[in-house]
Amino acid sequence: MTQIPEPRGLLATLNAPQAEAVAHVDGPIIVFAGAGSGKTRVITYRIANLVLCHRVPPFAILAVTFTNKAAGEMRARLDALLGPDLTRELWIGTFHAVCVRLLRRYHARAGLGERFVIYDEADQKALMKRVLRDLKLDEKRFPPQQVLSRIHAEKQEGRGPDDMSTSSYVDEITHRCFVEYQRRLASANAVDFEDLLLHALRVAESASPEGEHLRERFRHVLVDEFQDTNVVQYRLVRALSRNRRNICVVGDDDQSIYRWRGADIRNIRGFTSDYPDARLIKLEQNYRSTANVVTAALGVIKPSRERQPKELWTANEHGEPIAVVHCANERDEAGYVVEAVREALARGASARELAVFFRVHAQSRVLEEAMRAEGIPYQIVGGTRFFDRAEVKDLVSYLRLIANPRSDVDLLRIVNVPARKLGPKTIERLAAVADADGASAFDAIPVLCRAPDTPRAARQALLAFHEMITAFVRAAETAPPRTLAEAVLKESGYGEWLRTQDSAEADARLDNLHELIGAIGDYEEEARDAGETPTLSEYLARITLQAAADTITELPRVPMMTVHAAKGLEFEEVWITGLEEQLFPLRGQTYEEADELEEERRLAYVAVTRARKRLTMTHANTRTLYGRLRYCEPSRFLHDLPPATQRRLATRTFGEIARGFTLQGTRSDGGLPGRRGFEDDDVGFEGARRFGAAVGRQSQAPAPRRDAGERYIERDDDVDRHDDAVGEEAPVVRKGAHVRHPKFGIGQVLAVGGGPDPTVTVRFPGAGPKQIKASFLTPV
DNA sequence: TCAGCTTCCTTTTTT
DNA sequence: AGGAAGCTGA
Repeated sequence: MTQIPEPRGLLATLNAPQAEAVAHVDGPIIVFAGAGSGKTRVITYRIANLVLCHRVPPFAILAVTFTNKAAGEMRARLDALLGPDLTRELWIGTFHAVCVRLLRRYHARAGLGERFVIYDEADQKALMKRVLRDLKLDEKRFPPQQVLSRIHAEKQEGRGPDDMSTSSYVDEITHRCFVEYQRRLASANAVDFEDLLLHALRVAESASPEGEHLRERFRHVLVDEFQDTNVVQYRLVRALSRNRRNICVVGDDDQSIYRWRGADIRNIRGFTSDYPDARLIKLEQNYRSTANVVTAALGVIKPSRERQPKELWTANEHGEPIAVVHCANERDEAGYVVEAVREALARGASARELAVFFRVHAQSRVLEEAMRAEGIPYQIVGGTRFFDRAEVKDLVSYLRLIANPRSDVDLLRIVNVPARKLGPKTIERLAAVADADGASAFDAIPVLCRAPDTPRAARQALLAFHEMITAFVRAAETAPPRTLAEAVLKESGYGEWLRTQDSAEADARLDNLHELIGAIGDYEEEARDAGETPTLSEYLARITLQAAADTITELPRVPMMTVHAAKGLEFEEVWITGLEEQLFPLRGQTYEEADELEEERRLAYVAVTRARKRLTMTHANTRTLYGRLRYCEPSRFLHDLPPATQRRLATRTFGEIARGFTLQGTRSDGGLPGRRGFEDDDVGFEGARRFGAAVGRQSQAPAPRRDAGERYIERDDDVDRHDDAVGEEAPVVRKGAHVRHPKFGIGQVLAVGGGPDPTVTVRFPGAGPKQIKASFLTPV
């Protein structure tokens, strides 16, 4: 009943090199896939071809993607080609997700318990802090983060504690921390991100039956975004494909942007020396973007020193010129972008087809404020993740401890949250007892309670905690994750603790926890749909391994993200902000940093090539970042844009500032357009007029924003909620809430008195703390 | 024991 | 600028 596409038809829709890559079956193959050249299509068709025409069983195919989102999309496409029954059997996932899956199965060979947990960055840091403390090392001299970075760098290269140099004093210290860090991970039945890969690699390379089984199992291994693999990842796929040598890697060295994370561009550049017989295919036709965008991207990447020779081209029409917009400062820039976004929405674009990029997260706040002020729904992709919030981490810690009671980092995090009358002394002693016994902190609880010098109060609190967790562990054997999470929130006292705080912050936290519980429920459903049994461990692994791009929702909100997070994505219209020296490129100004400049350039290339139809790049004259005002030079990458592809504009605000000084200078010499690169010129003033409406509040064209906007803009529902709140009895004024006062403006509630119209202490940014009757305040 | 204050520090990008 | 960690006073 399923209609299997006829293989020839599969190939007919592809261009020659694409078809060649799809049709190739045996032996190594490397595909250089230029931006927008249809590589996802090639990979999916290739898999379909292997399954349908060459009878490769789907469970013998492994495809590694860069994000979970990419994996999901690939799966969805294959679903259409192969049908769900075959697709379900395929191994598709990120390196980390695939390794989790392997290790759940072969945990014993890797020396792990089945329900090992994954420590994220914060957990790793907490662990390292304990290591430093116990080794009596000064945190000031050896910052945990730095020690960790060094250790990660070693691990990314596949080196363990014994492989690293110990010649210098710092090396020697690092080595000791490394040993102890690994020892504690092992005893906690925990792994960090690198361990996930390293453990899997060890199994895959081993002469054990499991290793041999793995190497036999995967008849075809495919790797997407190969330019961003590190040494260990490359070794892993080589090991897994060792027996049959059917390894297919797809990537673009121009888009390698994760060198700082251990990605080794030599993997892609050196693939053909490892596999001299590899078929080499180049996908050079771009289908994604307008000719102007492609030309601009080529202009940006051209000065790059080392590149694999290739020619990206497109048959698409020129499209709109790239708008290069000169802004006065970061707020002006944000105002411009937001107004342009509004226009795009008014034109009928859907929010999800637009995107705003920045180089560093610190840029996002101003943009967010501008979006919020104009009521445009947006979504920050990545950044401070939902799962990084304290309350979410707390509940997750409970769950992880239940899944794996040996996880000391989790126990120490929540043993006294909410407060159970355990002082730092008791907790410290608990850790010490655990250490002395070589046991986990959880198992040390009964031991400590038996010690005669343990105060009765501490003893009772600890035992109650121990009993509670034990009960949860037992419940976890039968209860599905969501039910368990609800029970934990209720019975641990955490929910009650937040409720009794009765502040706006606590309410927000409680909301977050309910959101988490909802997400767990979603996971359960999803797992069941995929024919799997949802487990707590699986959910916990999943959230820890979530990539920024994985958090993009279906909701109609304009995505805003770093350029790194934008990798692999594409949008109809894109705004890249902060094109200034020292910001984008952020680094690489000096001779020693030449490599970093190269990476910044590739990053700019990635950013530009995300756009399908329209692209705007903005830069500001001055920018306040990290609390410091800077005067900014336009980015060198703007100079690399071919003049014919761009149109230079300036915001009205910038025009006004420029009139003050640039006018006499540049304008008086006849207004020669573009006379000296970026001396801002009459082009700017042309733009100032043209875009006047886009920026000036008192602009002569009061655009019909309401009508235009409303159709597209999701109404923030708290508008209504507040109307209700004001209309009835006492306004809801609570600690932490933001309120508006007719005279002082918006402030935050510090304290609330009693009575029907309580006196409220409010801190206003301009005016400091004030005592005000609640009736004068409206919620914001 | 806790809240509120200070100080310090951080900031590239993230699985 | 803003957050986190640490400190102090109630």
